Amino acid sequence: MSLSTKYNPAEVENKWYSYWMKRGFFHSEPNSGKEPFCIVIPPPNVTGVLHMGHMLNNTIQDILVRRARMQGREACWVPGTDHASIATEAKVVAMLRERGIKKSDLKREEFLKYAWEWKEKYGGIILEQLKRLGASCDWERTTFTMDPDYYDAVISVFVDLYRKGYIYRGLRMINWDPAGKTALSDDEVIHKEVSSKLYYIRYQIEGSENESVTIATVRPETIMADSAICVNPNDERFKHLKGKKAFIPLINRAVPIIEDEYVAMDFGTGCLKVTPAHDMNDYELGKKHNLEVIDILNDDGTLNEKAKIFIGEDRFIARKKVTKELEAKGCLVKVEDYQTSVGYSERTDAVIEPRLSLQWFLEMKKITKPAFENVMNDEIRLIPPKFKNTYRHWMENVRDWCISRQLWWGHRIPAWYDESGNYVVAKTSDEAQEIYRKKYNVTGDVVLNQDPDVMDTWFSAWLWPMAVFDTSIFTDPVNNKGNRDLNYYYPTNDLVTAPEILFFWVARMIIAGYEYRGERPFSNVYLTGIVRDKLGRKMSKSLGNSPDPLDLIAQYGADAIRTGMLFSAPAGNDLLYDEKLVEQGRNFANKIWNAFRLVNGWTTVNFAQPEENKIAISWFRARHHQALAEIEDHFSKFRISDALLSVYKLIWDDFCSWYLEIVKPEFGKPIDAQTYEQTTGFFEILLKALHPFMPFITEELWHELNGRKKDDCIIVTSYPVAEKFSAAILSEAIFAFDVVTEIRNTRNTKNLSPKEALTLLVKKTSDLHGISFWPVIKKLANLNQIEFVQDSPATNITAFLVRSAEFFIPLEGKADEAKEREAIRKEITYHRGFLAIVDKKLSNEKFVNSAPPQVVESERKKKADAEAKINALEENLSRISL
RNA sequence: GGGAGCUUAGCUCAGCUGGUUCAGAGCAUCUGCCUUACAAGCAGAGGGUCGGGGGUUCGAACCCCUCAGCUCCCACCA
Repeated sequence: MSLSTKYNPAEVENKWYSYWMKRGFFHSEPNSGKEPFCIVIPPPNVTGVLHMGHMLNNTIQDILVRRARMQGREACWVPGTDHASIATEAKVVAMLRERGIKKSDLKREEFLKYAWEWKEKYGGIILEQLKRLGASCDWERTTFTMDPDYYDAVISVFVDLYRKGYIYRGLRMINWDPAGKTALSDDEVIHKEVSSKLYYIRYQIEGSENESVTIATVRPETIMADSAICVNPNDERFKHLKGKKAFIPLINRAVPIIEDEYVAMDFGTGCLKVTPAHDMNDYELGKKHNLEVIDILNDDGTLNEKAKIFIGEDRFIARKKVTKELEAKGCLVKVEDYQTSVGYSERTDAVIEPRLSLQWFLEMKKITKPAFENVMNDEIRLIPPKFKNTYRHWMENVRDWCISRQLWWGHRIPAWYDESGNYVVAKTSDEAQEIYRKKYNVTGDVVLNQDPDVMDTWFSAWLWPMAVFDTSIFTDPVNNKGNRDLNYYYPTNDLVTAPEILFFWVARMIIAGYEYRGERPFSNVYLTGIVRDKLGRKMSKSLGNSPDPLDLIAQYGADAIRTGMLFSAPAGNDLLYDEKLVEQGRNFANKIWNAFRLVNGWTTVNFAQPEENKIAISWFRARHHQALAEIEDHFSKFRISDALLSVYKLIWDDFCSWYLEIVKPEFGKPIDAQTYEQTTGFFEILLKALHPFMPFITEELWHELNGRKKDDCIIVTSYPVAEKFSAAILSEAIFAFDVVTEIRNTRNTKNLSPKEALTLLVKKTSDLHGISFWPVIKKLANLNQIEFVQDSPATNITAFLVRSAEFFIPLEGKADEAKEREAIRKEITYHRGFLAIVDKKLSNEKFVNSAPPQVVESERKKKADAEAKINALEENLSRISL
């Protein structure tokens, strides 16, 4: 049989993924005999397509899940999607617009019909894409945040929190997204520094021909909404204006000049225009001074009739026109460049408009306490831990959460209004009727209309770790204390997500977990970094720097992408994606493939096991246990990149470059059966250790290696466990490999062919007692003989030291003695320098007295070693010089 | 404006309580090899005042101070 020298992932991946599915390996059921291990996926937007961030995130989850599964735990990875109200609604609106349909022409029911159609057609594409990555999710548990029972759960939670007095309805300044035409929570607003202008505008004082005040503003288009001018009461410059009024330019409306210490005297002109309807601070100021609130903006950001001028114009067009007009009228004093921070909608990127609006809020302070404490005391671990600080800061300053959105796609707010705006909160319209009649003491049916708005997406997502298992604990908490699944899998174990949604989602899940289950939703939160390009820029469509993950999988194979992503992805650090990393992953897969080809091609015969093979086997036994211990340690600290690197080096360096080279028989010759068996045994262990990272190639080779039956799969075998190992043999191996490297180096520098066998002379010293690796050295360095000598030959040799042992290689006239001398002198100089430093340390009384004995001892040993080396080198030098 | 973090080889990063893991890894680079598993490879090599300055200490990449630069989070003084 001849196998390609290249590993071909495409067919292997499809074959095994569908086989795993067919066998139901991903599916999990509560099993009292096993310890559960559960991860809930951060549900991607139902509108989403797979991007590099998902790749990283889900690769990590899959690694954790596969490893746990192999470790004999009942591993369950729950997938699903989020309805993503604003994002999805925007997409549906855009789709309708393309078809020539305006949302405003549709009834709610009609719109939702389109939205569901859209969801059925495009929703969940991303989950199919995850399968290509190898994600071992329990697809039978796929959940959508608007599944009927999930929907009811969300409604029930709203009603419950309302009845507990945590949810209220209020007129507040909120963040208005004029593109999405909805309110947003504070967390959905992204502040960006932008270059702006500061406009200085002159307001004429009432009853005076030549007196005026000048205010500074970045938003001249809002002057028509001014209710006052405000100055600091301590500001001498404006004392005379007290009680007077000023005319707003262009519309000539008089507004009072008021005083408040809020105004900074040293900023701008010291005069502030107060616009309560369009600025958060001004609103507070307006409340304090009883000012009129004049809202001149429509919900789409255009000016309304209250503006008096430029009605119907967009706010930014109006800004230009107002400025021009002010200039024409001579009211514009000057314009300065100005850096300011502007809020943008996270979803639509529209500039946020502060707006006074009736919305629903959740009073956060009432329910955050356990969520705060249990992160602070590490009951829930954040990885990396630096996020604890961020978390604490957020929790300490948490503000009420605006949970209503002026959208249709989502969970509709269960509030019911009568004609005069009185309302009740209830799960159903019938229940609302009943409550209403009782509350307002009326009989017979009343006309009640349900609130048209829906809830913030995160108000459903925060129930995720519970709701994916059981929604009855929300809908009927009295009779349901959780089903079998919830009781078994909850609390889940690890959550893998991006730091961007630490507050949006993670913190709120913790809050909901304690509120509704009295328990943490997960033990560990692993926060990944952001995937950037190799220049450090965020991946974005507009930059075109984001590769299509599916193309990459097609080109390199899923295993290669998975490892490529992880090669440089420590927790909490951004990942600078470079296709070279994926190439490295592919090369690694190929390396393993070729190691398999080698072993697979061997024929076995029963004959005595060569000495070097025995040594290699006992060494590799120790070495792989050492590596497994390292890997376990890395996993325990969530250092997954490091765990991968450990497996990588174990396979590539230790197994392929050393072990296989030692046991490899000459071409065409058979291998002894014992070594063959041991080798395939090691190979299997390596495949197992690698499986969580590279599931496909490992499954393929697992079957190829020993002609295994198809039903015996690596995905469900046991993960190798680290055992005690001999440190002595590891140290001996390092010594032996150093000797081999020195000999190879000698060949390199002396231009000796690797095919030409050499003789190695070893000076007998006590250091060499117990070294058994000679046969290994002989084979790897291609030696015909190893001879132990009392002294080295005088000429025609080259010498090297490993630790303090001396080695010589006869060169048969090929030695360049001048060069040899030079090299030895150089080495002597180095060791003398080193010795001088050590001597200085040891002659320092303070050091000898105050340093711990073992440190002093080690310095003494360094000194002795250095002296021995110098002696040996000098001896060599004198011989050659003879 | 408040907070957190970072600066170690060309790049990306490890480096735990100050001392045998102390200057490391991977990638990249250079040299030599198409050696019957693998050129997507093999063998070997070079490369760093640990951001600058100061201090504590017998001893500092690690602790303290200071300066400089970068990043992130939170926060609407127009």
